[in-house]
Amino acid sequence: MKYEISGSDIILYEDDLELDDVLDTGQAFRWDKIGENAYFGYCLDHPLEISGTKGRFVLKNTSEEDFLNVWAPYFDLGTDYSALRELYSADPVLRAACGFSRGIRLLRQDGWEALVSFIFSSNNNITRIKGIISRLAVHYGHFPTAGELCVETPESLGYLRAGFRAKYIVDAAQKVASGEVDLKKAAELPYEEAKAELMKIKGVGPKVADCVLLSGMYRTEAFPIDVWMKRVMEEYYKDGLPQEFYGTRGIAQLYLFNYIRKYKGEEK
DNA sequence: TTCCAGGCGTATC
DNA sequence: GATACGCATGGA
Repeated sequence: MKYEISGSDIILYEDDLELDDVLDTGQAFRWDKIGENAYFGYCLDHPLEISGTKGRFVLKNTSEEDFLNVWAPYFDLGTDYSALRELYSADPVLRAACGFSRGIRLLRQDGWEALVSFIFSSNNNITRIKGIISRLAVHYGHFPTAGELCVETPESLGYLRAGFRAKYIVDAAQKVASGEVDLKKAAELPYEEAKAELMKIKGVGPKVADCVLLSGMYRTEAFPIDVWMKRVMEEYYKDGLPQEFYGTRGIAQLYLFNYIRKYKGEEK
């Protein structure tokens, strides 16, 4: 991890990163594009303006402490994505996907934030998901905790315009606040048990649970299958993804998802 | 107007 | 366990 301090900014040097690939591909929903290769957004309640491309990035108004404690982990800067792509390149389809978007990384998001975000993602589009989450955070002045949300009702959350998902958020908040679902514990459980734990929450099925495990708990063996990934599996992996990728197949999914959605999506 | 969006819960077989 | 259907909302 290479960086330097420049006044009140941090300059980050990282070849395996493009902001469009990580902040605007449906991994996180709290980032707004404010210019060419420039974004403003949040990790929980930490705001950041970041810009850059091709190996050099500026994190505006960021202390070294915040960089090391919040943003370096968030952008998973301790992981060598060149090495991962090298591993994946043993497979021809993955090699193409890795070549298509080399700036992809897995963001290490907060578990609760990811849970709320992906519950809202169900049968929804990214623009609306972002709108709902933005209204939620603006309403509270910060990203609300489970304790704050557990006293809400679908009616009191009407301002979110979240539709049928509002009742799922209330259920999630109640189960997390009461301890019936323990996110910290779930993060340590074996994969299948962790997934089952999350699925105790209404509105959390296999796909949302995998997204929370992957994006919110850095469980890289979680492999979310949505309509796009179903298409990838049917077209290229009829016999399943090669077993050798199991431990990090969630990161492979990011490359495949972006590839099929952008590349194939433009065909029709 | 109709269809669709990174699914899920429920009913039915 | 597999399959069909409704679901809130808003943009295309």
